[in-house]
Amino acid sequence: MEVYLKDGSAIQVEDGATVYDVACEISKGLARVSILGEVNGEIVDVSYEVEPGDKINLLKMDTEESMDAFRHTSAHIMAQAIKRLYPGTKLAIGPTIDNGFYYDIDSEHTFVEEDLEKIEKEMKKIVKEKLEVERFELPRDEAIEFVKERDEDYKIELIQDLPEGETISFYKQGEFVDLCRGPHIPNTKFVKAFKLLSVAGAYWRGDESNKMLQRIYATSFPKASLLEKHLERLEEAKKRDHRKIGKEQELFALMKEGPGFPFFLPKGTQLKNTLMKYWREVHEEAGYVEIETPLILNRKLWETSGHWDHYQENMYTLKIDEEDYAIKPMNCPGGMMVYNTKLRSYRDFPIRMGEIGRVHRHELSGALHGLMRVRAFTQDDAHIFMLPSQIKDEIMNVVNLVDEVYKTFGFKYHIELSTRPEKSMGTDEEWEQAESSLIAALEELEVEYKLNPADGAFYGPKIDFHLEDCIGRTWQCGTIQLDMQLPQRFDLNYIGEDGNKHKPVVIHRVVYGSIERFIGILIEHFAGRFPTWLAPTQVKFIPVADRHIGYCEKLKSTLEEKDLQVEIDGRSEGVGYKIREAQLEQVPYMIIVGDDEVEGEKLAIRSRDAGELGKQTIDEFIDHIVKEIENKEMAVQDY
RNA sequence: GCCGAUAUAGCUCAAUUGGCAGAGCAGUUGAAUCGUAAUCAUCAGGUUGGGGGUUCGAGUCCCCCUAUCGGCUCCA
Repeated sequence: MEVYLKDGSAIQVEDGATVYDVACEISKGLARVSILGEVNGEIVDVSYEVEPGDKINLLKMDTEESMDAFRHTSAHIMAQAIKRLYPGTKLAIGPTIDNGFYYDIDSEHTFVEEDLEKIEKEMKKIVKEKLEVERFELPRDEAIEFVKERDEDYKIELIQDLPEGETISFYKQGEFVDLCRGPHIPNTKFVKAFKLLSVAGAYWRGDESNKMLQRIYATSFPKASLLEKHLERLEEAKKRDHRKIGKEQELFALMKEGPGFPFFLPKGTQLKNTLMKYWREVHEEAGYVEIETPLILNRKLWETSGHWDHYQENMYTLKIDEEDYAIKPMNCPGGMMVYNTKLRSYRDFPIRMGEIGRVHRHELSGALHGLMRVRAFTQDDAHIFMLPSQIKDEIMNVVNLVDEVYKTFGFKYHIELSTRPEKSMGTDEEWEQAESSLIAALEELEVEYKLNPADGAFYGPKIDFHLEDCIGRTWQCGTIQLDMQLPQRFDLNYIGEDGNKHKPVVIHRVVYGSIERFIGILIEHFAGRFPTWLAPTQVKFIPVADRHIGYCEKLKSTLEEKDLQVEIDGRSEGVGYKIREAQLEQVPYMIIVGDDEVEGEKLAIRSRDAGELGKQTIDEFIDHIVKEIENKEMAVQDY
């Protein structure tokens, strides 16, 4: 029969030939490295039997699809090793994830770190055995019978959930068989480098009412050098951990007296203030006004907003004069109250009302994580009140504002759109209208976005901004939420052109999201090496001997007049020692002051990033650093 | 909240089978007053996260609590 290759050329193969046979027709070498096939656009095993007229492409290890199949086979090898070592173990699911894979298992044995090495050893054996990975299919009844015989309770459930007509496929390697859609790579021998990383608990099917299984995380690569590189990246991420750097640089502290309630130390507070100052500048420029609303408000308000019914388990409540109050978990209701303090006209719109507001939410103790997940955080909130005809423009304004801010920090990002969740308020019609106006704005802006069905807030659909830091991890920060509930609940009105009352449209949005989380992300993004405009200490004076301290103090005041953050290291230590400490602290500029400087006109400047910069006058230095700060320059290189 | 692990000086970490709680850094005091990534000496620093138990004796073994770490769930 005749089949076609990706370049369109035809090739003759025997009836019943597989993808592998096709590869052999071309060359033995190609057959050896082809681990998957693509037949008429569908990814298949190399053992897949081709049919006349099929269009065939051969995939080597270098494609995304190959890596996925490779990791999937790796997961099977791990499961096989576990079954060999701990025979009673039941398998749940074993998918691939970014940079690796995991397998959820149910076992009498509680797995600990030391077991991972044992499993790795067994996996090495399986790889050495060069087991062929074979696919077979069974009719539904037989498939269920098949897994029942093997006591794989979770697999029974999985098969039962597959749609009636679906073919049920299994993959077999040596004595090991697993229910699996595939595709897989043809032999265990390809899995050259792998590492089991951690054990964790995970609910069966992610539902907390189900049994908790044990999950083993791992990663694998076709080459040892790639695994090495990946492990180095993990190390690098560990080095950047904001909790570690936050402690070293004295930015913030977490104490057991306030789990999830971070303390900001002087330097962290300085950083936070710089971020807020920048925020206020951009928002003033963009036509926002700023308000401040109370932390504690009466239950009646939360009933009006819907939080009392929908969010109570996350709110801290208290009694004041026998009445129920709650600490705000969100700023919106306060903002609505401010809107309602007077009668509004359509001529006032859009009203862009910002609030840097501290909110408190009771998060599960196990969810807390440094500054990334806390129980008290500061949202850089704003509500925009407007006419329906202004929605598109306003959303575009916000998207552009977010873009400007993120670019200032050197972040890449992507956008996601989330639609109506199951637990929500409002009518189908309102949701339809809200969702379509967000989509319209995004399309008008011609930005790409990913759709997250049913992941919106209970009061409206949202656009989320996901930051990508310099080592490729993503964090959700900014959001824009269209809110068609609050105007009704709070009975917001404006007088329209026609002299009648109407309901305004409200956008609820944040740029940083949580300033605390944003700081955590910044710390890891810059690895503590903040650009000068963000650095809590921007200049450090290093007197050579005690007699130079007085001159340093004079210079310090000069710099402070320019709003620079300056310190003097006046300890009786060597210059080398003080420079070392300032470098480790990541202070952008050091000024060494000895007899030469006191007597001469010029100063000896050292840059954290570029080393010694040579001599310059104080005015030259001020000029340079002030410009650098004003321009919010990212990295200090030359000068 | 759930599964698992961990908790020793301000920080990073030692302490054999249960047998005198220790080091480096930071800090104090003193000497030295030094020119671009660690000067020398000195002193001090602890109810071993908290509570209970076993034991002649507990940092070490057992139980409870708290916090933290890796995840799940949730989320900015």
